[in-house]
Amino acid sequence: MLKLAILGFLHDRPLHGYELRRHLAALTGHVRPISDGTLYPAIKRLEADGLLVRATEPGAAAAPRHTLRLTDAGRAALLDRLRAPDELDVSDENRWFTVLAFLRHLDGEPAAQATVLRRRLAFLNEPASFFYDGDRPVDAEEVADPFRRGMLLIARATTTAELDWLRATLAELDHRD
Amino acid sequence: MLKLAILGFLHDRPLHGYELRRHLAALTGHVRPISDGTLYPAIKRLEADGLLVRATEPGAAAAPRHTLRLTDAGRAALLDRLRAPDELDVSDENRWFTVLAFLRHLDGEPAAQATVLRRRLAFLNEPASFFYDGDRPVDAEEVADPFRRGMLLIARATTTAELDWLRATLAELDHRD
DNA sequence: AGACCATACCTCGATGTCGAGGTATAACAA
DNA sequence: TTGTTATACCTCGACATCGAGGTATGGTCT
Repeated sequence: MLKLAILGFLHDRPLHGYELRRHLAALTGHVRPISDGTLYPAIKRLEADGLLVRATEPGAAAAPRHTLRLTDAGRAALLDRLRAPDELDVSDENRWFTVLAFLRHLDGEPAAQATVLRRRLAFLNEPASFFYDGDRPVDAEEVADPFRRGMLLIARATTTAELDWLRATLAELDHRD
Repeated sequence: MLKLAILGFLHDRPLHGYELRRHLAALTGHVRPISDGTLYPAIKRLEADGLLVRATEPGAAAAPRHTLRLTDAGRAALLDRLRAPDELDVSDENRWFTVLAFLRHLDGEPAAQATVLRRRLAFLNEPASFFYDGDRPVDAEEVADPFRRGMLLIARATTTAELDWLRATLAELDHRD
């Protein structure tokens, strides 16, 4: 997820680590902050894999900074990942939102974008609950516990909103295609 | 989060690992499945910490099973964690839902339950977006990118639903107190 | 009898993440 | 001048997690 986000931000324009950190903090930091000890090793891994290059520049306001720039391989890796996100990217909301944040990078490929959205649609249409009575998903209305009922109500509202948006956006993409 | 969920399920009644696995799969597995290689070491850690004990029984249908039972320390640890969840438990939706799933275990303490809900309320009331224009959170309506606009719309729907539920439930808890 | 599946638990290496620490520079206030 | 804050990057140990593998038993189907 971090890898995807880094590649996604760098696709727009080169950034140095500190800027990247602030972008990431805005995107996911409210919910789950990422630490330096996570970010910098991740950058190094991407560099080692040849997905980005670093250019050291004299620091504008402080220490020398390393401007990060995607390579062609990095750009390709990002687009591949966006075209074919793995199951966790589709099911886990944090990861899914990261995919959404950068899906516009598949600009000229509305059909590819639609395919990704359709995978999310399929996921949301699977009958699922947090609690089961045997094999049957339990409905919000049957739950006496107010906290568990809350979970189900909130999840339902989210799913409804997302399905509405998915269907509208898919219609638009199919039209453009 | 896994620790919290294990303690939470065992608070209801003793379970063996396999049953626990199925409960966990229902709660979070749809979104993010947990593997054996995660669960069993986690159980061992909890045992080493004295939070649960294992009793080996001849297997009903197969291999001998280890029935897991919370100790008093385990029960206390669960209730402490529920009374004072850390920031990540409050901000990350997956973790927050795990807290909600077991918050009823603070049965006789409606004020403690309300305190936890109020922390989530405070978190949701902070102005936040995924994207910023300088320091100002960007609104869904300003975003041209349909995917990013979707993120903001969905997040808004979730927040609205959750705020409604939070306020209603807090009113009830305050009344009971 | 043999194949297969569900139950039930475990190990281990690879990897990712956290958090606490460290090193600098530049700007600005007390 | 000292302290503080923001910028900017890095290391390292501890730990959690994943995934792929393994070991067993008992039941069902053919």
